[in-house]
Amino acid sequence: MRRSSEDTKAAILAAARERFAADGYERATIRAIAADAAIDPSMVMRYFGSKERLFAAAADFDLRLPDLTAIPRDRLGATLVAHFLERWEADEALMVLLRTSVTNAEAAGRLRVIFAGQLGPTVAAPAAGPADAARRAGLVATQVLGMALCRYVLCLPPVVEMTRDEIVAWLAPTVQRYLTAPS
Amino acid sequence: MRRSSEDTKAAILAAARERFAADGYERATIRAIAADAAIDPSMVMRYFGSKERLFAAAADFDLRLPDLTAIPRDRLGATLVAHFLERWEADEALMVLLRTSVTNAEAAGRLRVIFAGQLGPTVAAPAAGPADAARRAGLVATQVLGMALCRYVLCLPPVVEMTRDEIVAWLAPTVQRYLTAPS
DNA sequence: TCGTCATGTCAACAGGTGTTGGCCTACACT
DNA sequence: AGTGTAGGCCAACACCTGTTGACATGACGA
Repeated sequence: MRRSSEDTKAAILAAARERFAADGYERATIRAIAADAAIDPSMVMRYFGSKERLFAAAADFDLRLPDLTAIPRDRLGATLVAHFLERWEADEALMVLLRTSVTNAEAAGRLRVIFAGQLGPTVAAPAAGPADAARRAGLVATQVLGMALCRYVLCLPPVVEMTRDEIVAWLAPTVQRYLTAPS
Repeated sequence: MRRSSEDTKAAILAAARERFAADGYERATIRAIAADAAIDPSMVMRYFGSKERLFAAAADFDLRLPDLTAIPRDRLGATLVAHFLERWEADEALMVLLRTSVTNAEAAGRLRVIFAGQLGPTVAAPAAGPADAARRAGLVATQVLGMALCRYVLCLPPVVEMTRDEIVAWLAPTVQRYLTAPS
């Protein structure tokens, strides 16, 4: 065979991640993705069924949050911020989700599930109850997603120019307070 | 005449703001906007020239930041957060900009200009110099835009359920620190 | 050696998009 | 009453989209 089925599928998926991350759901066309993967558009349909299912496959990922119970309580903020920055720059799946979830309802739902389902329980330990934990997770999301938005999507110059350490230094106290301050 | 030229123009602009805010740039079609304004699509072209220029007209607005020099220094954070919440819920122009700037480069540039050009100088007073002011404005933008993203676009439930006062109470210290903490 | 099947291409469909130009029609003015 | 014109509609253009089905072609097992 010219290429293994799995290889092509992986190539399509990689191209899809790049296009979705760069252009968002609507402007990332199946034709462009197929061209990037050096394959016919119809193969994308054969392997993934539809554009929506291709997107679902491309946006499938995990926050891989560290076990926060092993972290000293006063280091929670810095640990979380550093982890998010690293995770964000490591692969493009988060970028895909953020870019698309602004115009695509399904992607927004997925982001909701991720931040409620993965961040919520992780921060539950310091919180006073389920509702309090959810609210604290939400507050952390506003700061962390806002940073990602400004740094990676909008590219606000002063935010782009900050080093990773500077960002951690500025944001860690914020996140720390959202997690541990008495409500 | 059936309608004054200015009236139709205003109707188109209102419909465009609504559609751009709800669907983003790509999915908001001229045909749909024209239908909302009860007019033929070709009239949109006649009045605004092109979809891009219609968008530019719809996204033209002002942050209307208050004069921060008149505010006591320790109230800066609370004042700014409250003002942004109010501004965000008052009209749809900010929503238009946020939704579109994620996939539309021109809109992102406009957001950059607004937050650098309007927020930057306003916070310049407490800062130590132009570069420092820009960085502080950027940090404020991450928190404020992140809140708008989570509350109005992604609709994260815990963030949506918070009252305006609760949001001010949680975010004000963050913004206050970004503005006035020694770097 | 031959047939089978996975891998891949080509061409086309049906629908939607921004955009254009020609035509109509109701009003205001002479 | 006649006419000019501003306001509006219609039909079409050229292009792009996701999606489909018919056809090719390579590699492998019998």
